Amino acid sequence: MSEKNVIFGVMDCNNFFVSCERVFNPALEGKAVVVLSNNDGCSVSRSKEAKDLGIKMGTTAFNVQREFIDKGHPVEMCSSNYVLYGDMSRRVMSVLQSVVPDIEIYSIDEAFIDFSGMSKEQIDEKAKEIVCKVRKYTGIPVCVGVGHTMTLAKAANRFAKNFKGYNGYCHIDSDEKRIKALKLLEIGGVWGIGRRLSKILTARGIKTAYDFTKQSAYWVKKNLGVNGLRTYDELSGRADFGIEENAAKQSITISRSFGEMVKDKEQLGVAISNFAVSGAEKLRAQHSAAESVTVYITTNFFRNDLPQYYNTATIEFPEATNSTVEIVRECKRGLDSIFRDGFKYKKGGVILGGIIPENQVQQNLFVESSYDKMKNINNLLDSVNHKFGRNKLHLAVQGNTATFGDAAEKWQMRREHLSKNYTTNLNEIITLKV
DNA sequence: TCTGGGGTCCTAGGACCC
DNA sequence: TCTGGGGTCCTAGGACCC
Repeated sequence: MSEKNVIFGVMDCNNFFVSCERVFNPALEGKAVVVLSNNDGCSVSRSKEAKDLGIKMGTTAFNVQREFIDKGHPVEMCSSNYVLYGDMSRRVMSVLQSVVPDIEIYSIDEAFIDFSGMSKEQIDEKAKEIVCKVRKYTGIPVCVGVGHTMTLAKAANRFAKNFKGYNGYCHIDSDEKRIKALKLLEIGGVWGIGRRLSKILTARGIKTAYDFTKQSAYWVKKNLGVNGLRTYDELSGRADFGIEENAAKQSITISRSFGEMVKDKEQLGVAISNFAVSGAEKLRAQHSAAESVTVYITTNFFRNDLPQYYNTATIEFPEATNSTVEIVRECKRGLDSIFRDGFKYKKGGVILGGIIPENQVQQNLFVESSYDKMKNINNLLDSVNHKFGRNKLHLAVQGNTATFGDAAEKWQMRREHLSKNYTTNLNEIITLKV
């Protein structure tokens, strides 16, 4: 493996959600901007100006208002618009793939690239082309990092982001550069070392990635487990992670905090049913089926003044399914078994597990198969909703979701600063001022 | 005032078996 | 009667990622 010249790249969008908002609202350029989480809870993406002001990841909208805006620092807050970001992500990835075909999409704003076998000059050229073309065709600024392992490529990417001189591209291509980079990289900034581990390591005097690589493998394995050892190897230049085929997901979760607390079982049922519908759609979109579904509901554990309750129910399907009707029905049954009166519920969710390819579903001989009938209903739901918009055709148990966004239901999200679906909804297409 | 959502993987510990 | 030791399976919880 090592005789082949294996080289990894990682492309990462800068402040992705903020950058998406700016593409369609250029007035946000140069300003402190934050994108808020669901329910306008806390900041999840910040512009450079917002970071410079000292707004942290996870700062609540309330604190942004009180600590910054009210004190005379203007900050623009946007509700998150995942439909828009998802669509922009697809565009970014397709431009990337037109430059380098061999990629693995890792998250909404990030992809690994296989540069193996290319010369240094070829990689330089491709990487610069990625940065330039993605910006030109989508409006999104990105950085590319390159190295001999995925963890080193991530480190290079970090340098490309943090130092302007790189112009969005950094390549750790020699052992001298690797050591120099690792000495500058604080331990908490290493991919794979989170808050918890970095606290433990710092307490032992291990402050940089370089310090970490100077420990013995035995010590690392003993104290950080196998994952820590992998990171250790990767930083030392021994590749342990590889670019994988985009594997189908092993579980699918759909959960939301509610806009307002919900006491009522009917309302909870509407919310859970909607989660179940989304989950079934996701299953069908990736041509898979689930063997089981877990429903959970919880009160708000931040509220010490209220009685707390949390419970889950897992139901195994007689045979793996991706049918909206079946999944909704079983979720309702699950909810019936765990619902308790007298609590104010803050959040609920549906988790589909035991996911297998659709074409591997074992027909259970003891159950009268309704497979074909269900398939027809699902095809109808998918085709109508794809053509006319989400939830245009829905089940009665989903409630009044045709007016999704009107916040008619208490469980729906609060999104007071929502941008429009510029790219995906003809009715909200961008308006040009002339 | 309110503290997101969606994933993966590993480990420790209990239950059970011989 | 005693109280070892190994194995498997399952689950809850913890850690990480974006």
